[in-house]
Amino acid sequence: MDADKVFKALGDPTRRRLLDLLCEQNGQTLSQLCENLDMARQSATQHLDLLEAANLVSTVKRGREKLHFINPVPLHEVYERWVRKFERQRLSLLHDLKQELEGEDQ
Amino acid sequence: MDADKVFKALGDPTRRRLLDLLCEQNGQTLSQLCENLDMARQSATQHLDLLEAANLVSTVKRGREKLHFINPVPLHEVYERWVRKFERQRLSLLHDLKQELEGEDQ
DNA sequence: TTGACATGCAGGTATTTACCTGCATATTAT
DNA sequence: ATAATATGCAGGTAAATACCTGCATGTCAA
Repeated sequence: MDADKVFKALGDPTRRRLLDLLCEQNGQTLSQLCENLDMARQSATQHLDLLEAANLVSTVKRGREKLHFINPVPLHEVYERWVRKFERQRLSLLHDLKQELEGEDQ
Repeated sequence: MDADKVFKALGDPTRRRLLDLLCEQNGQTLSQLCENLDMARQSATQHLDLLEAANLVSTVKRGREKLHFINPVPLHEVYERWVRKFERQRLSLLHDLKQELEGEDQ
């Protein structure tokens, strides 16, 4: 997994919107996705290419259509390998705060 | 919380490295952080400004020094509000896969 | 088979971004 | 007081990015 590609892909609001759309209904065509976007089809294609490069989206051709499927695995891996570390810090900060408050009670 | 600023901030490897460094040792000065970066101090400042704008880092001035503290809360909020949704999808895909495999056994 | 439809491909442009250098200011230590 | 240290501020540049238009190709349906 290329974490950098995943983070870069998530860094753009249009691409996050695309993932949201696919989360609502998986397997949509390019045209379907474009209906919800307000930009040229070619621009949407470029965004989808980046999502595909980050392995966040997989595609299948069906006749003249291209179907897009979301792949949540890289998102999960990024969370496990990177975000979780800060989660621990967050909890320990909460713990420290609690200790401090308890200390003030006495 | 401005999710866009958070995602944008995380989209750059230097800024993720800065968060990593602060996770190892919180409250570092600008100079300390720069020792681990391999770019001009002024460039690091710009990255830290973005992290601060995204509320991922807070700073305190101590004399002529500027101390940087990590704030894991926005990261947690982004996870809760955005990533978790795809987590559910991931689990349901695993569930579907399991169903399918069990079906093939018969 | 021919017209409509879905997508691919090849540029072109304006904005954003990630760097840099040079100099100014503020604080500490000798 | 003065030198060293830590940071701030103001541009300037090259590359990346997010758009676009125009045209080509492939597929379906009447």
